[in-house]
Amino acid sequence: MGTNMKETINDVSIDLFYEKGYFATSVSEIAKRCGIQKASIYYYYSSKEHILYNIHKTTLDDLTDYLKQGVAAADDVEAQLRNAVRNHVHFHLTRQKETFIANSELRGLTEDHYQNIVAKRDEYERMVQQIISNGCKQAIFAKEDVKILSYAILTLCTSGAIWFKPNGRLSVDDIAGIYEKFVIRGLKDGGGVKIFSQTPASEP
Amino acid sequence: MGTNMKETINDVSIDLFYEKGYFATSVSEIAKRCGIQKASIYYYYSSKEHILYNIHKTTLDDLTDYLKQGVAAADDVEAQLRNAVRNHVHFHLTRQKETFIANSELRGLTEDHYQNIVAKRDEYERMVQQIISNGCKQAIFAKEDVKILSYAILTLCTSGAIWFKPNGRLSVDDIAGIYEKFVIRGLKDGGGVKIFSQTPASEP
DNA sequence: GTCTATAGGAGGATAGAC
DNA sequence: GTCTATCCTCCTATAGAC
Repeated sequence: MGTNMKETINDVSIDLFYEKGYFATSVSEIAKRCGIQKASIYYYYSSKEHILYNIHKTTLDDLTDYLKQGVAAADDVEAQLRNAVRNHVHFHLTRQKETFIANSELRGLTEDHYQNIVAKRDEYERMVQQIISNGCKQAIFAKEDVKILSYAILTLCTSGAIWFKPNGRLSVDDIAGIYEKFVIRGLKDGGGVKIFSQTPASEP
Repeated sequence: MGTNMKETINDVSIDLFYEKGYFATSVSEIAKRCGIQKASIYYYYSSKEHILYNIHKTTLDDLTDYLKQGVAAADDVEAQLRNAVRNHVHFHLTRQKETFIANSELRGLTEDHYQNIVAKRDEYERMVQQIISNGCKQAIFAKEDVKILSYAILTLCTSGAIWFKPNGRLSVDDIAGIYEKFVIRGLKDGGGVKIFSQTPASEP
């Protein structure tokens, strides 16, 4: 819980939006859990949507900073991607509720705020795509469609936010390690791995 | 559009839940797009939640049938997983709206319906995990945590439902092929691929 | 089957006192 | 800053006519 009421509203909203979803959460519920009346919420935020926007913005800005930090700490392309994957997973598992909201509650935003957030997200994706693209040029990674793979990799790493349990069988670092290996293997054209050993599945 | 009103309600609801989300969609809107009054909706469904449940159930049952069909058509473990991946991707891209809803609107279900759907989903996941697990036992795939990888693989293949555009640059088969390769490479311990060539990223 | 009418409640947001 | 009181809109669902 935050030390002042605005932080408390943020924390409570993150909990509720995560548990029930943005539309299913009412301002009264947020107020109740904060121990104030719903009218008092409007002293801090002019609308429920502004609370949501604030969560999106903070989460995405922090995630982007974390990616930049990881990339800057690496010398070559492979290390950059390893760090990008590790940091992406790490962020999504340690700030699970916020990232879950950021990934699932875009439709609650006003048009302006939506455009703003999507632009930030695109920028983040482009940075990751640039790393993969460099790896392909340097023949470190197999030549494939970079955009499609970047979506796949990011979604894969994001998915932990859905099922991860902080006190479960595996630690955040364990999972980050598993995904790092899987992604690097998937991108490299490992010597001797036959790519089509079988006729493709029938497609009705 | 369906040929009778019940099918029309289903189709319209899928469109609206996909566009705006379940909670943000009202029964009046569904009725309006169907060309009837909202009261008439209740002649076909006893509640809005029943419409949602029907979408979940149909989608998940069809997906499970499609997986079984793909697995049955394969001789060895690797082919089974290739077919599982292809079929999963194929289904999610061709029935994009329904799978998007099935993956994002679980919270709209009543407790009973929720349990019912989650049980079906778990059964589907177990079938995929069984294939991966068999592959590990037969040393076709590298030994790793099967559950974590299965989540990763399924989420990755599901992700297409979010961004895929039917008339875009790549066809459904193109994308299924890219993901099939990526997943099989990621699971195999390709000869000569160094797994830790670099110190891991710093983790604050 | 589809309609009109309405019950009955909950929602977001504001006004103005303290 | 926080409260009480209230506005107005929209919602899901039902009743009963045609």
